[in-house]
Amino acid sequence: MLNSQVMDVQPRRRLTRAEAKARTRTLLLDAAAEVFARKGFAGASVEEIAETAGFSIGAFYSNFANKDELFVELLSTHSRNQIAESARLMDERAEGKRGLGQQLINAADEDFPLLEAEFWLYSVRNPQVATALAERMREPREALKTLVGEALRRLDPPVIDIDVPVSVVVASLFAGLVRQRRIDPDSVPAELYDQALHWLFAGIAAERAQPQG
Amino acid sequence: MLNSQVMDVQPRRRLTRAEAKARTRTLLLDAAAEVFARKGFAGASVEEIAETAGFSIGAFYSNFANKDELFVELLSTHSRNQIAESARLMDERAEGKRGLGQQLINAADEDFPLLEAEFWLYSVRNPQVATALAERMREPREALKTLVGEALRRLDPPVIDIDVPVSVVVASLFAGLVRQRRIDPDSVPAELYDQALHWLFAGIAAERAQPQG
DNA sequence: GTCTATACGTCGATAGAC
DNA sequence: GTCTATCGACGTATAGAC
Repeated sequence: MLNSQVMDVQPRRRLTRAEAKARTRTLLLDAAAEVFARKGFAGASVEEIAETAGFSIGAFYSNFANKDELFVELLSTHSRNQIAESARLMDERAEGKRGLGQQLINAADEDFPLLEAEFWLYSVRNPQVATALAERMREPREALKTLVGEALRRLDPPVIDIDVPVSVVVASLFAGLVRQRRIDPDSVPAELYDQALHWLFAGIAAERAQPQG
Repeated sequence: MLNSQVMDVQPRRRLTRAEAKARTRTLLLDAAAEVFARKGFAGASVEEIAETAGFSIGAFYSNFANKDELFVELLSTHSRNQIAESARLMDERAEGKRGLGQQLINAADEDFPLLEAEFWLYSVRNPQVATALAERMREPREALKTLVGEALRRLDPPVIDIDVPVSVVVASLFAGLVRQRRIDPDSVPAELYDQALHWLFAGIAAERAQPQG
């Protein structure tokens, strides 16, 4: 699921050695994402990951040094996909608030939030991983910042010199709502995210139009 | 830490059998909260929990059926503390937006966010636990809803008939910002939460003052 | 009620065959 | 490159002494 977009898992011609190994890696990463989401990092065994991918333990260890290395690789792939998602959003619509509600609904139904929680915990518990992750998250964060910046410039009156990280608020709100919806869908209606963003931007615009203490 | 407020761990007179056992339970729960935060649910061993509390494995199993039971109890205690926190906030100040920034900073430095992430994952993976947790979270959620309702009524013009769960937005934003600050403190300035709430409420007020499509 | 000792299973990782 | 077999470490849970 997570990695199959990088490489076709069912190519038509015979595979070279390198291609076959890369395919095994990809399948192991996909399987790991699923098992980690279901069992958690510590709860997932190398054996289950390997068997889910259709391989043996030996195949696993010929592709990864250990479970940690695979997890970090999964983590970076995850970040890369976040970049792609942000970029896609920016390309399709630069309006900043349209169709985001649906994205929330979709996100809450996937394994992603589980993996993200797992990644977050792993990062907090392994500071050296946290710095590496922060490094990789810089690009998607900048992309979101640009997107939010454009939305602010489109306000009436335009806001161009704001020094508060509104994009961080947006990202945090999204992540928080996704988690809440996962455990209690009824408490997070489909339009809630859109509505909250609308208010947030309206509040910023109102403050600029008529500054108050 | 988490449970010691319920019972004095160093009473002055001699303990009865029941009191001694209850004290052991409490100490085991405190230790478990710490170890779960550090190692995660699956990663925490019963042995480490028991030893952190100053007891043996046998003492653990004479107080809890297994690790799961202790975890669920910890979960409910956690929810109860959330209620207390919400209530305290409501009593001290009904302003809805004052001093909340500091609460964010404090929360990000504690073990709480780690435990919450662990609890969330556990709930998502164990649906029967999720429903029980949702039940226990109803009271603090209602408390927050009341608090936010009062803040809305204090707006100009007052908002009294809103059918959007603003309190869910507030809670989700808080949780999201706490997590973000934990892995990258610089990205979440101390005033960000207060500022975001200010904008959110200003946006709601602006919409009511001058409805727009 | 709590401790020590231990049975039993599972997991991570390795070695050697193919 | 991948598989099977296996080792050593560790974890849960129990049994019986005190």
